[in-house]
Amino acid sequence: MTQPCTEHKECISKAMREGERVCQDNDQRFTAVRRRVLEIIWETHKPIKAYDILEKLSDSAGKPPTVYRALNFLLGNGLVHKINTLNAYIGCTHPREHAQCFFIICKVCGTATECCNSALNGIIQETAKKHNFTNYTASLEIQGVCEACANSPPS
Amino acid sequence: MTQPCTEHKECISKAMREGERVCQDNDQRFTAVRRRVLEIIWETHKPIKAYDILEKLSDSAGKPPTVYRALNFLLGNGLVHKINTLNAYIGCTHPREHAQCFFIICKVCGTATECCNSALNGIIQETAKKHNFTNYTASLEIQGVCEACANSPPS
DNA sequence: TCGATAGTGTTATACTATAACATTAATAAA
DNA sequence: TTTATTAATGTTATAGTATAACACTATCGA
Repeated sequence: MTQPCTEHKECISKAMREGERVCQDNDQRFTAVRRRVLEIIWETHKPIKAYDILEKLSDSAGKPPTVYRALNFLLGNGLVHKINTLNAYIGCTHPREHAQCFFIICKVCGTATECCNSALNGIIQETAKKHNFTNYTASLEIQGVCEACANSPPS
Repeated sequence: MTQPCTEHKECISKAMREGERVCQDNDQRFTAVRRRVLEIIWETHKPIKAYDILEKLSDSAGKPPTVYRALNFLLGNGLVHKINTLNAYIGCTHPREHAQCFFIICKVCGTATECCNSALNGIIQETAKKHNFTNYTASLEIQGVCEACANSPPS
């Protein structure tokens, strides 16, 4: 369930097409920096840190604000999510479907996978309602050991 | 449900008693610094930032490591939780009951309330299982507007 | 073509957290 | 009771995360 996709190039190109599409829909500009940052984020399925993005970017240009601006743009348009427990960023596999995503993260290999599901959404909604909260967003991050890492011999 | 307790001193003294108890159980020392930091955290039901604790502490002593050490001690013993979306810390209302707590946080007044419930636990467990994850911990933070803030006239 | 707006470059700095080592306090053993 | 050992704290320095502020450039609409 959580192993890397077999044809990762597909992921990247799909993500870029989604980016294109979302920006069009939202009447936003998918500029070179934003595009490049999204590509870098999609190079793996592990959350990546802002300063690591910065490094990969700096063949050409790049200071922290450049990266953070791009990140905030991508976050704002749902193309990327922030993993708060790690201060890191990861691409969203289905922007345009919903605003919030939940993640399950292997603390051994670092891979993060979306684990959104309607049961979770339902309970969270119920919880918010019970507390009379409105206008909410939720951040759920589950950290554990994935099957592959659990099975791999201790090095 | 989320309004501040009427007799807040009760909260504080209860929390301190719990601290005492937990440290005893765990064979840990509830030192002056740790005690003071826990008190400061319990002054409100809003998450507090490490450097704000530091300020309140510094009538006497205090550099960042002092605070972070105390925080890590308290976190490790379940007396305090970290709110990752805010980089802030809050007291646990029921240490010894379970390791992980979920929070619902008003983004207007800043108050955070635990919203752990077994339905949530169940779904999260199920989600972890479905992804074949073991040995997991979960962080859930719901941010919204509490009833009081929703009803209070815009200033 | 011009003006307005959005995006980027650049410098500086704020905020969050820990490493490393010296010192002191508490506990246990001789 | 002294001493050895361990745990906790003090202290300095620095790493890691993020934004403010302002100058400059590119884009788009009038």
